[in-house]
Amino acid sequence: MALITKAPRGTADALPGDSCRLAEIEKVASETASTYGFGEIRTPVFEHTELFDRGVGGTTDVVQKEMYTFDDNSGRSLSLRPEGTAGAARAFIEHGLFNEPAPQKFRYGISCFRYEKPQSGRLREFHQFGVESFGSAHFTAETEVIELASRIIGWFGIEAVLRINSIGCRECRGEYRAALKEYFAAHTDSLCDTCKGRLETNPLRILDCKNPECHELAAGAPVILDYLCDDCRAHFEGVKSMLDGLGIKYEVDPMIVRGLDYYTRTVFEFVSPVLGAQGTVCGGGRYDGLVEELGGPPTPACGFGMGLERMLLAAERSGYEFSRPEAPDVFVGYDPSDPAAMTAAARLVSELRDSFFYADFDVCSRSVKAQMKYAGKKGARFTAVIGGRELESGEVSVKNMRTGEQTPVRLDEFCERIFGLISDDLVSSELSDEVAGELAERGIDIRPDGDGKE
RNA sequence: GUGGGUAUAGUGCAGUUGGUUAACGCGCCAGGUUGUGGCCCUGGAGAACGUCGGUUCAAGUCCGACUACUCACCCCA
Repeated sequence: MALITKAPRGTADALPGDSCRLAEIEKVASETASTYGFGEIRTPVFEHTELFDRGVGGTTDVVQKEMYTFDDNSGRSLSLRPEGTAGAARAFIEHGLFNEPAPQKFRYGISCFRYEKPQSGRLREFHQFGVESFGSAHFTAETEVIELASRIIGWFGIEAVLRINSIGCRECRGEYRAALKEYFAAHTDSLCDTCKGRLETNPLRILDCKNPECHELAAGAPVILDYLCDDCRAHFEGVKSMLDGLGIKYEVDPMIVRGLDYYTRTVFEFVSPVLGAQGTVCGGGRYDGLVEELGGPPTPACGFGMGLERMLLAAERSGYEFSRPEAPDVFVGYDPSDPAAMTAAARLVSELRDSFFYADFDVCSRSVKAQMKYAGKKGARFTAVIGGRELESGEVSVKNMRTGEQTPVRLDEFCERIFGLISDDLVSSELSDEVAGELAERGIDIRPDGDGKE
C-alpha cells in the first residue's frame, strides 16, 4: 500500500465504534479523578528536550533512545512528551503553584510518544490518563492516588494485582546502591552485557533484568527494604497500613524498580494478567526530588500514569460491557422526488436536534427503500417517511423499528410526541441502566425511582 | 536494538506437487413493478496476490532482500 495511505508505524486510528470505548475509559477515569479534587491540566505536546533529560533522567532508556526529538526552525531542541509528569511539574513551577494551597492536584488525558518497537499494548503514540499531586510528603497522598487508580481499574472489572515497593530516599538509596554494587561486582561474570554496564550507571536496574542468570542472581541480592532509613521505613509502613485500612490488596515486591529516575520512596504498579508481557496497566509512585531538580522549591509529590490502550484491552478481555455506539433516536425519510418533502424532513430533523435528539435523514437522496435500509443499519429506534400525502394531511406514521409498530403523529407536534414514544420504548425494551443514564443526562428520567448508576 | 511467525478485494479467508478469466462468506451498491428496514432471491462494483529483485517456457505458489503487522526479549503505560 502506498505510504501516504498508511498510518505511520506504531500509530493507530480509532474509528467510531472503537474511539467511543477509549473515550469511555478516559471519561470514567477523568470523572472519577475529579471527585477526588484533581483538576484538569493541559500542557504542551512538546517541551524543551532538557526538561525530560533532567526530569525523567538522562540515563533512562526512555530519554536515551526513545524520544522523538527535533530542532525547530530557530534551533531549539524540542521533544514530544514521552510521559506526562515532567510537563505537569514544569507547569507547577512556572506558574508558582507552590504558593497556592497544598496539595495541588492535577489530572490529564494525553498522547505520549516513545520510539519503541510496537507490539500489542504498546504503540509509539499512546494515550495516557494520569494524575499528579504536588505538595504533600505524607503517605496518605500516595495512598489516595493508589486508591483512585484501584477504583478506576475496578470500575472496568479489570483483574489487576497491585505491587508496591519503596526505593527509599536519596540517602538510604545511596547506601543500598553501594551494597548492591558490591554484591553484583562479586558476580560480574554471571551478568549479561547490559547489566555489566548498569553496574556503574544504575545497579538498581539489574534487579529488573529478565535475563535468567541475572534474575537468579538478583534473587539473592540485598533487598532495598532492609536498607531503608527510619523515616522511609515508617513512611512505607504508613502506606501499607493505610492500604490495609482501605481494604486494598497489594503485594510487596522488592524487585520493582521504575525506569524513570524521578521516583523516590513508594513505587507501585497495577499488573493485569490478561495482558501478557505488557501487563502494566498503571504505574506510579512518589517523586519528591523532581520539582527541585527542575529548579523549583523542594516539593514532595506523587502520581500515576495509566495506559488507555492497555486499559481498553484489559477491559475487553475482562468482559466489561461498553456503552453501545450511538444510534439515531429518529430517522426521517422522505420522497426523493418531492423537494417539499425533502425540505420538510430536513426541518423536522433540525427541530429534533434542537432538543438534543440524535435525529438523522438521508443526505444521498436515495430511494425510500434505500433510506429505510440505511436507517435499519444505523440502528434507528424510530423512523418516519414524509411525502406528498403527509404534507397534505399533516400527519405522519412513526414506526418503531424494534417492534414494527406504527403510530400516527401530527407533524406539528412531532417533537413532543416522539419524546413520549422513545420513553415508552425504552421502558418496554428493558433498557440497560446505561441507556437510561444517557437519557437522564438530557434531563429525561424514565425510571420510576430515579437513583444513580449501579 | 535482538529473535520467531505472518503478508491474497473494505474485512475474514480458499487457492492442491509452480500451468489459462484468483474462489467464497461478510460488508458495500442496485434491483425483486414504480413511497418503507431486518429475512430471502438476483445482479454489480471492488485485488497490479505487501514491495523490489531472482529461478523458470511459466510464480499468488520456489529463493533472496526490504517493508509492514504480530508474538517474545529489552523497556515501559
